Amino acid sequence: MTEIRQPTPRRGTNLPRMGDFNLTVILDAIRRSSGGLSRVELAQIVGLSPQTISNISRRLLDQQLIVEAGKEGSGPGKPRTILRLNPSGMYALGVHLDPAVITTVVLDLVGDVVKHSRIPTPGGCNPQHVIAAIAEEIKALVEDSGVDTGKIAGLGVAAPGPIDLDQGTVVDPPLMTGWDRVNLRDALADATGFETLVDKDVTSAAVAETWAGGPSGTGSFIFMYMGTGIGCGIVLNDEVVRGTSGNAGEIGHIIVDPDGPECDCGLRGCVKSSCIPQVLVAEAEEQGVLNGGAKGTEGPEVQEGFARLCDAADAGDERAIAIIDKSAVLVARAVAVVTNTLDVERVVFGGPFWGRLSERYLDRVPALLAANSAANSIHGIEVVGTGVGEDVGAIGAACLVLEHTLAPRAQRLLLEG
Amino acid sequence: MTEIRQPTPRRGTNLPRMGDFNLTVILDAIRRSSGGLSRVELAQIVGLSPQTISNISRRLLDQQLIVEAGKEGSGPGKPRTILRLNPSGMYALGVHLDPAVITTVVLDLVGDVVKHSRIPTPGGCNPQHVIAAIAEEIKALVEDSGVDTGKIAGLGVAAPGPIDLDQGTVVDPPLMTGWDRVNLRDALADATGFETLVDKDVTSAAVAETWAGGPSGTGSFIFMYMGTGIGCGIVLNDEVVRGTSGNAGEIGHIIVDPDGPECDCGLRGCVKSSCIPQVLVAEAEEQGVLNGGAKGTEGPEVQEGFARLCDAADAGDERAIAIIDKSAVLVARAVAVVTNTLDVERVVFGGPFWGRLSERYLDRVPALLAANSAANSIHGIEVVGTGVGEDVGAIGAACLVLEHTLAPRAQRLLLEG
DNA sequence: CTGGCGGATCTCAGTCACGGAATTCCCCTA
DNA sequence: TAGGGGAATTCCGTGACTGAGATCCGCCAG
Repeated sequence: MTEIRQPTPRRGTNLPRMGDFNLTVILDAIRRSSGGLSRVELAQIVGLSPQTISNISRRLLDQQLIVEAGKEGSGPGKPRTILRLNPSGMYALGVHLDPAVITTVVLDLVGDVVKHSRIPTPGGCNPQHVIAAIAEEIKALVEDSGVDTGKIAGLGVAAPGPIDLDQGTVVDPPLMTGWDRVNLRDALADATGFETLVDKDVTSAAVAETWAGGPSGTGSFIFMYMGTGIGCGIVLNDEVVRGTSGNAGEIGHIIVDPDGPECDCGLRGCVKSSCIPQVLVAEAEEQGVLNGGAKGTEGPEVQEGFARLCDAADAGDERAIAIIDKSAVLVARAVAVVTNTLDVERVVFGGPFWGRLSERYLDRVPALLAANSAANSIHGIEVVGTGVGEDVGAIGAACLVLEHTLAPRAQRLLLEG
Repeated sequence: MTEIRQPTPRRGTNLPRMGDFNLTVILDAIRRSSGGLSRVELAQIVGLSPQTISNISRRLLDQQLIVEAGKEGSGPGKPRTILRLNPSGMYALGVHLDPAVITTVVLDLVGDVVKHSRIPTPGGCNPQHVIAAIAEEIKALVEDSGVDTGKIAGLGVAAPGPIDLDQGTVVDPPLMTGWDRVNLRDALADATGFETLVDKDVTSAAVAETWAGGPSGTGSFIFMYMGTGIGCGIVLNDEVVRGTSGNAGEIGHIIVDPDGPECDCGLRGCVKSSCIPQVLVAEAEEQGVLNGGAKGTEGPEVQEGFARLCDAADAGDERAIAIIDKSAVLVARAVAVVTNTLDVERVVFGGPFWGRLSERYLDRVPALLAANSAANSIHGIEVVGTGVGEDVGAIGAACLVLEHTLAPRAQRLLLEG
């Protein structure tokens, strides 16, 4: 029981902020529509008057964030002018910093990858070297892409947790020795000259889903990130939940198997000790499912072992199938804990290891989840795979910037301190 | 994998809404200050200009929501006029519907209980009878309190989950047979004539904390409600999290004891099968800790047994102490799951069974929580007991109305559909 | 006792975003 | 080619916040 922190008071709002907010609302509506929207449709959707829509559209057109894209007229009357996002109206850079690999992307306004690269994380994990390598990679990528630097809104970085969001630092993540309280934000801002945002990888993935994931990125959902570890990103009512220090989504110690293996926390059957890829691979090795190939449970070997485990399952190996199916049961339990706590409407799966699991998981998880859902009699919970692909981390990092700049967050309305 | 719901689009905002919002912001600032605030202080806190504060203050004074309460001048210059909440400026009614007891309160604007009553829930739990009894009780309470009906903003109802927030219905809660999809909201609105809001008991408790709990009700926290069952209310950045259907906070099936007793969900050691009062009492009976008195694990007997268990612990009975201490360990594990998932800054305990547990829990939980907190190296997590007392449920229900009417929710800014 | 001073609050315009009504624009139909 | 209907724009009005200056109100020095 420590002393209670001085609360940050809620602040008021004023006219200019209202205008900016409405602009982002309209941009958001256009972004979320499949084929663009006309001004009348916008008025109907966002609830503002047609004149206001007209004015804001003009501002958006001036800023080149949207373009008029043809007309659409069926019956009599003046045909509607369709407004669409202008993909090249803004760009964002994203970096996914992973213990093993650094992925970098240039994203355009609609969330499409313009250019991407992947390099192994420089050996030794020395922060200085890694930061220098990232800065260089970004410089090369920007030049390669031919994008006007002036249109790049900033750089987003997705880092493994824990992080300190206020400081922009990475706080001693597992598998990255020497990274205790490294100020990634300031270091990269200095090195690249771009405004930089740092966030946790799972949160970034969730942001990627809201920005580039289509309808599955709306409303309230959790993003289950299947990576070296398992974590989740949380979005409630279209706004990302980051938590006090940016560390929301730590679900590694949810107990999912009372009969499971011991965990470093002293209990048994936690997520991180019973269903992360490394554990599945170890289990498979022990059972002799993986004949041949490199053994080991570090970095790349896990990926390889995991791929062979999935191959075996696809080839019909009962033991391999059992391992994966069991992991689906366990993951579903963890998901149920979170969905029962937050009462969300959807679970989106993704992350580097998701691709190989998707078919079996999508087969099993929905029923398991429904069986354990407290609100099951009121509403079902959708279970879907992300459409964003393997690079969610880096794409999400870039989306952090877009979200920060353009999303209609309530925060945007409030006066600053 | 069901089809994806049509997302509710985010809506714009306009001038009148902005004004109303700022009014609630100012009211909120005054409410949260200990001894009232002057106009200049308000300007500083909420970030609006002094003139705007002046204008809004006038509106608030006209509405009698605030009063000028003396002056405060130390040095030279015109002394500041202190603005305070006017307790009798608005009232709200709250009902806590529990399987065993119905608590009703009249709350004033500052969150003080003006009048309260408690009756046993009419036998048989027949919804019609219960609703009629509540309506009658409310009528009597309002008359008794002598409060001007015109100043009563509405009626809040805290019900055990699950609920359907959109419908205002209670959906088959445990221990209340015959209550499947009973529309409490419409029934009570009809019967009493007051605008009625229905919410889950744990959510109401969390709202009570934000409204009447002082500094521990600010920012991001979870409210651990220790009642017949254990649930939690969630508040993130000063806004209550209700979930898609109002059922957020269902933590009964978080596994906290891999060696615990079997649960109806098929697993072992869930919260609801290992640390709710009923289980503790049963355990105590089994061990012969509770000599004499009524036995049983239904309704009032649990309360009685629980009281005797606590008496025994207070008297130094090692077995009783062990039972309660173990429950603290288990509850702390559940709390850790939620705080790690949401990265909140505070845990507030409360509810009918909290009083007797508080001393031992406050002794043990903070350390246990810190040991299991993922973000422990970045920030600690405060653990406090609520100041709201045993009637949190009913008080929270009334606070639902106040919150709905007066809290600066972002939602208030957005245009309606 | 009185004028000066400093700070709080109010008055009075001024600015700007949204809203309503009327107008213009544009394509389809007859 | 004229008429019609729906989309988008123009023009003006309203209202909320802002800035500058005026006013109010006690303390303090003379």
